[in-house]
Amino acid sequence: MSQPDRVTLQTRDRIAEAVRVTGYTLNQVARSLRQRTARTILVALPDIGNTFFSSILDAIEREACGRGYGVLVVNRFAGEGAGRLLHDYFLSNRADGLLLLDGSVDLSQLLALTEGPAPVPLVMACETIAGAPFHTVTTDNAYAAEIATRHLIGLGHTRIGHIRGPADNGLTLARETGFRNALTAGGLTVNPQWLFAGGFEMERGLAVAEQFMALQERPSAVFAANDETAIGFLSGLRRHGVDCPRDVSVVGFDDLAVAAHVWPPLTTMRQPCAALGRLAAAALIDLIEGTPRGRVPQHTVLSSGLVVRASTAPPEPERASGTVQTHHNAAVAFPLRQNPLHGTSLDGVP
Amino acid sequence: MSQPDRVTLQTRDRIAEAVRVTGYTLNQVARSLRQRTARTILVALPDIGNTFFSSILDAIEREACGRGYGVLVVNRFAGEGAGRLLHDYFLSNRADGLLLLDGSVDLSQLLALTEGPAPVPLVMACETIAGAPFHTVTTDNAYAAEIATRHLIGLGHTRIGHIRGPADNGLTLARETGFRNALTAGGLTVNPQWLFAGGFEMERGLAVAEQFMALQERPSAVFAANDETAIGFLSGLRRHGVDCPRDVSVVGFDDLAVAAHVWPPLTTMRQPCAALGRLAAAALIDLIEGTPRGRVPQHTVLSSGLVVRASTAPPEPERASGTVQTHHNAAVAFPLRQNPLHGTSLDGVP
DNA sequence: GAAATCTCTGCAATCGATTGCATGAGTTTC
DNA sequence: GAAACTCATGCAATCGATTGCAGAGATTTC
Repeated sequence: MSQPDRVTLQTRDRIAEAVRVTGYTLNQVARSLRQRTARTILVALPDIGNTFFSSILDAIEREACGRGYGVLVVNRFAGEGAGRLLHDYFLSNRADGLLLLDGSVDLSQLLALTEGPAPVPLVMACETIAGAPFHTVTTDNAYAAEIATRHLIGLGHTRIGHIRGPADNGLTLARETGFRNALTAGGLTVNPQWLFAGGFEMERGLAVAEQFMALQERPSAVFAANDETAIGFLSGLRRHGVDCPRDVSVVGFDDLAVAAHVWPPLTTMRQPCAALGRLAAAALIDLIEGTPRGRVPQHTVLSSGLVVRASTAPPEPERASGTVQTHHNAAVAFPLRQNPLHGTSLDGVP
Repeated sequence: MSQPDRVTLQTRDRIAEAVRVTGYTLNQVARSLRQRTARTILVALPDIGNTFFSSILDAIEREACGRGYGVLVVNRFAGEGAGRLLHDYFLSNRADGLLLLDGSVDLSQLLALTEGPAPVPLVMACETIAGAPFHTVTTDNAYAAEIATRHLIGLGHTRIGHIRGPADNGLTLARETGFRNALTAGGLTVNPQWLFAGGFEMERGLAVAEQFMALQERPSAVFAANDETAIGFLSGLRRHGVDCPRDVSVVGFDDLAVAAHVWPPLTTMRQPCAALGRLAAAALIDLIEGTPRGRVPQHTVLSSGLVVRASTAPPEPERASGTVQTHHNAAVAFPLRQNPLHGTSLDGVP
């Protein structure tokens, strides 16, 4: 049944006939028990509800399905329950490998998994744990954040703020670093008052808008660590009659599908979600199936690209009055820009 | 191990000790083989990438996880591959039941599954197949669409259009029926030119906006079959300088998280996604675990509620000029309204 | 024609937890 | 003290596909 080529054509026909007559179906569970493989991967996410992750999951599922693997999903992975879940799935042979999209997991638990007598194939995607010896598939977060910020500087902004991601998130640091690098390179300084405590939800963006309004001196441009906060922020500003991009420019991060359809259409760093999910799943399955080089952690970095829309514009001249510059309809979508610092380009992805 | 209460406390301790020393872990696959259960459900979705479905999946995963079940996900389920997938999972004992969120699946394949000698527990959620003998958990689509349309009529609109869902989707018919019912009840007629061929994606909404602009006579209000098309439609209208709600009012359907943050904030029918996912998963697991009444299909219908925001307003007086009525900032969110036609209310959900 | 090689088939052991039954120890009742 | 009983434990069979090995049959080589 599993190796049809080692059997006579005649016998094969006889078996096919028997299968048809008796309605035989292979029991995967029995096969799993004997072969000690489940042909299933476990995908652990921080938040399925977030479009960013669900679109990655989409790509993961497609790749896995295409290679004959099922996809088990665990949401809201991090936390004290993580250890038990890992135990439930791996030490019980229910999945062959772990695709981890959540960087806020206790490292020692993961190491126990990968370094034990029966090492579990593990690939981290999106978020990573600094210095951990795992295979990773990520985007160039720090560099991308720098590009996004440079875009604002290039437009002439000098008073630039940043809405951070969640405090415990690895991406937060990377994106903030890129932000700081761009300011430094542009001869600007970081105003601590303009670093807003963040999160990755729209509600956070709304809350930040309130803080923003309360400021004595406000930045003329803001780089938000993701699109959701950017959208919430824009929504919050509008309630106070602040106009984007006239009064403040906003750059997001992710390029969610909706980013092009909010008002104003959001300038943002596009992340190659589909490629990320696909490559991460492929890497994990390669690892499971024992491709060589499994022992040395591979790091794949994908390029993000700036998509310029209408939420960014040159700053309003300080004392200008009378004619109002309007950039509202300047919704021009640039093609993805190549990232010269990294070898892997989005287009080059197989 | 599986029935600790039937064993002396002393022996139990001895076993716990042995487990600790040897590092024993239970092999779920072996257990599955013997017990003929996988403690896993298969969730089949039409599109994970759509926020609406991913938020339902979120709730499903939570409920399933809480009851000790794993969640296998299959995306883009419908199509000729569906049969093979069903075979792979169920006739191979990899999952104990199917939670189907996709109504466009060949009915005969499903019946073969549920009516065979080893009937597969099946619950349909969101979308259903008319007349099929399955358990269902849905929202009151037709009624909700009627309420949404009545809202427009109540504001004084008489020229009302509708952006349909996808042609092959069961929800499309239900929502269009509700739309027609409301018009009929209001003494209005349906203008075929104002029934726009739909889809459930933002791109479709954009395309519809183009058709809308090309019309000789335009409706003053539009009911979109879901929020994504509504958002795309709004975005498309804006490109042509058409103002919502001054020139046209728009009602959506779903109340995606982003609906409150687009411009203008979208009036929409809120669907109880979390309750839907939770109840659907609970129903399936009850079925799997053999609760009585399994044989008679149960139909749970949840109420949607109108959320009034700023995308709807009374129509502009035909010949008015001079003062322009502005409703832009009338973003008032009403509490969910009870649906008097159905027994199950959102609040009443356990 | 015998030996060697190759191919295919049949058989029994295996994966690891569950499960029903039988056994033995311990407890209660008359 | 014996019988009846409960309760915990040990044992062997089971779930169903895989897998390695042994052996039968067919083919080739000397």
